[in-house]
Order: sequence, then structure tokens, then C-alpha cells
Amino acid sequence: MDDNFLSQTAHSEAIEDFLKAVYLLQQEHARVQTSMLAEALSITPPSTTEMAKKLARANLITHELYKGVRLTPTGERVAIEIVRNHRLIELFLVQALGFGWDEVHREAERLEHVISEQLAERIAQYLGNPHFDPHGDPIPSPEGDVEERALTPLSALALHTPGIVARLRDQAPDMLRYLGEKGLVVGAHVEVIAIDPFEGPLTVQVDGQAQVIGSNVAHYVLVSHSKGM
Amino acid sequence: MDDNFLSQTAHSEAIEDFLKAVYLLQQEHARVQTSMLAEALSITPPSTTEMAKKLARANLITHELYKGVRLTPTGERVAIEIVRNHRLIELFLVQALGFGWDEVHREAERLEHVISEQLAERIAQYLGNPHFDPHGDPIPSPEGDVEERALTPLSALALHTPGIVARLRDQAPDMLRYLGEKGLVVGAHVEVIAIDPFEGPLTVQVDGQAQVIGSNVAHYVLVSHSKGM
DNA sequence: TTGCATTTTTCGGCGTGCCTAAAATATACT
DNA sequence: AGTATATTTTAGGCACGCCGAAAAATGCAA
Repeated sequence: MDDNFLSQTAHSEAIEDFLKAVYLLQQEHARVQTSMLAEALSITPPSTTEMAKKLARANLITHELYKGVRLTPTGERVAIEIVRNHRLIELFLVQALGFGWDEVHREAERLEHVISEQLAERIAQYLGNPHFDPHGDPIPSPEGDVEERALTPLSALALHTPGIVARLRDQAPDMLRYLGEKGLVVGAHVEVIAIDPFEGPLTVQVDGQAQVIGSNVAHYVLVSHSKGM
Repeated sequence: MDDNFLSQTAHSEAIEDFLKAVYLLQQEHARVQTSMLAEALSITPPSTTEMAKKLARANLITHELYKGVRLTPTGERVAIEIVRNHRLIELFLVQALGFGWDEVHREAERLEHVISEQLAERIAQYLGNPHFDPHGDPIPSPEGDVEERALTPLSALALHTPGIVARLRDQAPDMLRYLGEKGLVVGAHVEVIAIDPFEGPLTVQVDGQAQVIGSNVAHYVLVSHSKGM
């Protein structure tokens, strides 16, 4: 006996974080498992199961016991709104307040839960209704549509094929800062000029400058082939 | 056995709200009573007492049983930081994002708890380190200094003495909107041209326009005598 | 296919922040 | 001062989000 029979209930921060984590993990994993969620949310597996059952009851996710979890359309709507808020806030902090693009994640992590739909809208307007955030992640439309692009990890880019950095996967500030020092920021022109075998380092021309990076790091740099942005 | 032995502990939203409420009530009442706090926080008196005891244990307030509550210097530091955040956010929403000054309170109420000190600083810079928010409330400095002004309620202003609206006490959007319709906004030039006896309505010249308002409403409009603002 | 390691779930518990009902204290009145 | 009224505190309870320990299910390997 409770809430939420049509639309727009207010959800707790814990619930919003959970749904967001499922959404993000779902992009790479068909079934989102308890252990992954526990890891992503920094809570224990028992807590994860508990929340999963609760959200399944509320029809925000489906939970197949011992198998994993998926968002329902309703759950996805909620998750996407949070993701939209997050990415709008990141971009806003960078553009309007001069933050570094490597220092906005934690701030957005808190703000995403408390801004009103109205404020999100005003921020979007201020920014000119952008489609991507400073990391190259797509910003969902107010209606929840997400513009996905086919991108190639730098580690998988063919030799001597020029490309443009379109997205950086990891959120950790240190990695972002490291990549930034190498010139690997969204919009940079890149071309792989040498690849060592056995997952060795690659040599990459970054805006004219040759750089050597590990292949594991290169996996986080997503490149578009022609113009893309 | 717990937290907080030197500075900057993170406090829950409930605690921050409580301390803020004490701070605001303290300006008008020497001893802040349980019932006032319960009213201000929309919680019951027992919950208020409970929180009071907890915060007294943490040395954020002093609590004299059955008498009331006061902030300690530590508690005041926390409260002032929240108040500063609140007022900076209100002003920022108005100035940077075009919100109406009567619609920013609720938004700030949520944001005040989650912005980092760093973000507050950037917002302050963006705004040119302002001393007052859109309602004329003083914005504490980062160090916690509050610029207090001696102001007169419009209801107590002497006949035919020109003044300038410097501050509007109430936060309720409907009242702010009502006052706005009468031209009673911060910065407006006012002069009382008639007062009915027995707490009756007053007739006020507002930027040249004659307006009639109730004395209870006039109590919320604070006026500075000469230039102030 | 049986047994073992891993993953997931169940179970019992805990702190926070809130509540209602009842008891204690303060205050106001005559 | 003595009693009625209003305020405050105590007592007992509840939902939420989390935990650790133990049980159950899964899946991998011999």
C-alpha cells in the first residue's frame, strides 16, 4: 500500500542513485547484477538486493532473482531525468562558472537530485539546449530521448586514420586530468601512428603533437571518424 | 563517542535546517522556544526537543530545559554558512538565470545544503561579492560577518517622511507577489501619506503611485531613511 | 554429476528523523 | 497561593537505508 500510481512521485536520493546506476550499467551489460550495483553505489550486496526488491515492487525495475535487474520504462524515465540533470549541471558549471571539466563531477553528483525540472530547463536554455556535456556524454532531451553515436575507442582506431575525440568514458578527475595533459580532450584531432603488440602502448598524434599512452587508458578515449564533434 | 572535534564536519540536512531556523528566530527572540522551531520546521514539538538535545550534546546549541535554545559560536558558524548559501543562490537564480525574485526561495531551500564551499565562492564572485539578496536580506561574508542595518517597518514610518524599501521580511511567494503588484519592491521610493487609526490601512505613495495596504502587511516592508539600499 | 567456490539472498540489527499519546513543567488567572 | 491551561518533555513506535553473519542458489570443474 503506497505511492506512485501515476507519474512524477518524488524519489529519495538513494532510489535515484540506484536507478541511475542501473541505467549506466545497462548500457554495457544486458543483465545488471547485484555485485556491479553494490560496487557502483558503494554499498554492500545485501543492501543492493533489498533496494532492488523495493524498486521491483514499485515497478521501477524488473528483478529476476539471482539473475539481475533491468529498468522498466518508468524506471528509465526517472534515471534519464537524473542523468540529464547531472550532465546539464556539469556543462553549466564549466561554461557559466569557469570550473575545470575535471572538477565538476562530484558537485553534479549532489546537485542532480535537488534541482527542479524548471531549473534544469532554465539551465538548458542558458546553454542553448546542448546535446553533449564536457565529457562528450549525451544530454537526454527533456522528453528523455538520448542521442547515441557510434564511436571507436582510440585503442581500436586503425593506423593513420584521423579522428576527433568525441567522448571520455571515465569520470575520475585524475584520469581526466591525465588525459587533458596529453591533449586528449573532447574535440582534439587524433591519429594513431604506431601500436605496440600485446596490448602495448600506442603512439598518437594529438593536435600535431606525438604522445605515447597505454592501451588501457586509450580504451577510455572514444573517437568519431569524420566531423561528429 | 562521535564526530566533530575540530571544524568542518558534514551535518545532515535536518541538522542544518534546525540550526538555520534557530539563527533566524534568534534575531527576534532572545530565547528560541520549542514551539517556534516546530512551527518553522514543520515538525512536531517532540521531534524538536529530540533534535535540540542531540545538538546540545554536539555543542552546536545550548538548551535550557523548558526554556529554549540558543546557538553556540560553532552552531552559528554552521547556520551562517547555510544562510549565506541560501541568499547567494537566490540572487544567482535571479541574476544569472532570470528567475522571478518571488520564485527562488524553495529552490534555494534545497540547494543551500548541497553546494560546496567552492561553488558558493564562484557564485559570489560571479555576482561581484554582493552584500544583499533579492529580498534585501544581508549575505554573510565567507568569514561569517553579517552586515546589519537599522531599518524601520513601513507600518512605523512617520507621515510624509520619504524612505526607500530596503528589505522584505516574509519569504512566502504569494505575499512577495502581492507586494510586487503594489510596487513594493526593494529600491522603491515610499512615503506614508495617511494612516488610519487602530491598526487600520495606510495609504502610501509608492514611486509616485498612491497605494492602500493593511498595517499587518506593512509590518513586513522595511524601509531605510535616506539612501541605504 | 557431484562437489566446491562464488554470488546472491535472507535474517536480525542499528542510527536517524520523524510521529502520537501521556507525563511533567511552566504560566496565567482569580 | 492554587488551580486550570498551555507548553514542553518523556516514552514508545515506525520507515528508511544501511550493515554483518549465515543460508541458499548458481555455476564451474573434475
